[in-house]
Amino acid sequence: MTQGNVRDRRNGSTLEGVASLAGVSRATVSRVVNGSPRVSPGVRRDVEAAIEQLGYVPNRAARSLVTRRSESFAVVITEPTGRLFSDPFFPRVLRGISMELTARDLQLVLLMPNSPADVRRTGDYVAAGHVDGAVLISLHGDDPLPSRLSGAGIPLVLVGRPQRGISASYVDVDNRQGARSAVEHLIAGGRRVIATIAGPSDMPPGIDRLAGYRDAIAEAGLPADPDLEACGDFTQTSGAEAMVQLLAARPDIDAVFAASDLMAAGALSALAVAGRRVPRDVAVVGYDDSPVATSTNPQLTSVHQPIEEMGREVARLLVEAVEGTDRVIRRVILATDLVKRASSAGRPPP
Amino acid sequence: MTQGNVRDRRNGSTLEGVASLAGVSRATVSRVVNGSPRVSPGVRRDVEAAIEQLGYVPNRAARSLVTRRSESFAVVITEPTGRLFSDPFFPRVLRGISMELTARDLQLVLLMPNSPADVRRTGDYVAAGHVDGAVLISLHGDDPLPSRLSGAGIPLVLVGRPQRGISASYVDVDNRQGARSAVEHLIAGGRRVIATIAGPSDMPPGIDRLAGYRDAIAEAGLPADPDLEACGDFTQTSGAEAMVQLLAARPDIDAVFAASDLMAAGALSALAVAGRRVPRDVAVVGYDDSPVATSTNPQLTSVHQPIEEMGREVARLLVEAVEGTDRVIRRVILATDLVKRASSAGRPPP
DNA sequence: TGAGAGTGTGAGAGCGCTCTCACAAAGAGG
DNA sequence: CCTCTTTGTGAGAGCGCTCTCACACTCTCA
Repeated sequence: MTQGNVRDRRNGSTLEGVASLAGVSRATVSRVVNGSPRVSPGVRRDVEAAIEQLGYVPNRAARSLVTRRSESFAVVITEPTGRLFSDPFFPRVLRGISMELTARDLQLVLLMPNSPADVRRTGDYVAAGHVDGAVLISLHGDDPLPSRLSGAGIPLVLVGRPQRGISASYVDVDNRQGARSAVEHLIAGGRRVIATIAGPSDMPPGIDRLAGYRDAIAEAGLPADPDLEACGDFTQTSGAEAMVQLLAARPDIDAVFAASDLMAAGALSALAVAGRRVPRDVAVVGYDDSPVATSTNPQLTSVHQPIEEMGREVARLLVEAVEGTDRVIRRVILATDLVKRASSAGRPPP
Repeated sequence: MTQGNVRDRRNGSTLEGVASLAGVSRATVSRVVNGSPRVSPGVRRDVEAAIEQLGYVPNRAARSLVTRRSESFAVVITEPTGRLFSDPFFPRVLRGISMELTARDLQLVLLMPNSPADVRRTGDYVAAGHVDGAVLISLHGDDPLPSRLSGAGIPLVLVGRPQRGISASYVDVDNRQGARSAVEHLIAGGRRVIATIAGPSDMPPGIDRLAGYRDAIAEAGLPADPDLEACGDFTQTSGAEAMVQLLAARPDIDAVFAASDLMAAGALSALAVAGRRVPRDVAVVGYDDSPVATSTNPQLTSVHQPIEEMGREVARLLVEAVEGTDRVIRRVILATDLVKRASSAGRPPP
């Protein structure tokens, strides 16, 4: 009968309790809790003592009910499998977001839909206003979420530049400049026949990194050649295949820039099979500076991205968007770093 | 003046609204929403129509306020940097948990404390009862969270067997049996001088995998030799160092079992430096079946763990713990799979 | 000295929901 | 025909909080 559920009234104290202990009204306690300046120092001290004594913690649900804010943000990761499991991008970005949100006492609600039906449910959930805003990570071209949610008036920030057609705030790393600096490094190392293994042409990182490669080639006055450009899908196998294809078309290749470390690792093994020595015959540069970059032989020179900082920036933007009244769209582009390792050591002068 | 915040009353409809549209009382609508059987079919139909028409979505905060449940669960990841970024363990386990929770319309609140102060805050947060239960991932020996939270009466499930002294439900993979099967595979391949690069001796996976190695050695009647056991910390560098040390002590080694793929990759490079061919001279087996396993040369044989399933199981256990009234502790151990690749190909018969 | 302008505090309504209790209507059993 | 149950429904309290408003003060400044 008397169930006596252990979890009931886990924290017995309420505003009321604190108020009566401190000999003030609920309103005053509320003011203290929420840091209102309109409380005299003496009363504030009494109330704080009472809060301390009772171990009072405000009830989120009750607060939320009246403020109409959930004090929580959704982070939606729509990624079938690929990148989610193959590089530490997600944990890093999550940690960045988490740091910024917890510092502000905001909840991070994680959503990882993994079927179209799930995506729909996720949309319903977020659009229903259960959260104050949402971060969308890694959306592909046909992702219905951004328009769905911005249509519902939910503050939104994307990680990574969205496909054209979608207008929303986002934070991205400078893929184009990152790729460009990688290729410039190869040129500075004396390489002249530089190929690229690009990412998918329907994904912004794929597009931008290819553009950066072309920038550097053009800038250096090197001849552009479609045979020096092959496409992969960011996976290792695709990198190996692309490398085989490139070598067939241009056996004189002396450097390769791959748009991901995984593809670079694939290129490395294809080069080994083809009997080319790295970096002596062919220099290789990857992208992401993932753990894979240091587990290959030789270790990969790679473009490092400030992923955690990206997460933090995203969170800041989102909080700003929720607090502000204007609906201005912001774009933040963060710079990359080239991390030099053995795979791209300069060619010894002839 | 008239701010007219866009987000106010995002979804104007309340129980009240649905009730008046359907011509019933709030209580009846509530019954329909919560699937009570005590509603006549006709009324139910009317109410459902009204809900549909208004796009009614229950207000979580209001419900939560009265039920004293938040319908949300914390997932706490306390991992400084190491494994968090180096293998896909966390995303996988998170996805498993996420699948199970969203299927039940429960929120996943992610917490990633990264300093002792953060850990304290996290403890306060969870202990305050803002969530109905918590999953703790990857806790080290001195983690204060488990006892703190179980002391506060918060339902708890751990990912991975905890240090002795902590009694809580947990889900783990069978580290011991996984390691054992790896070593048995090496023995079946004709290897006789089998070394191991173990993990830290203060972490359950390190301990259990070493125990599994010893089991297999003993079972096969091979001589146990402390010189065949070296320790690493799961990182690549530590694996390379351990390998150097092992080769110095026992140059006749013909196989190595490493307690992580990263350490196995390190061993691979140390073996290359030492001029040993893999798998011809020395066979290597790793653990985790991470992406690194397929990016080495040769590719690594490795022990695969059902990580996603682990996440699902954890979530199931937690939901059960919250719903049940008893405080019974459950332990679930999941089986592993050995994935055979080139690094451990059998020695050609002499 | 008295109107006006702060300043600190309390009373009380109300956020949207659940849940107990009361009650009407309908059927069951004597 | 009258009780007694069963079943469907509604009235209403109350969860813990915020926030508006009113009110009692205390200062200015003419």
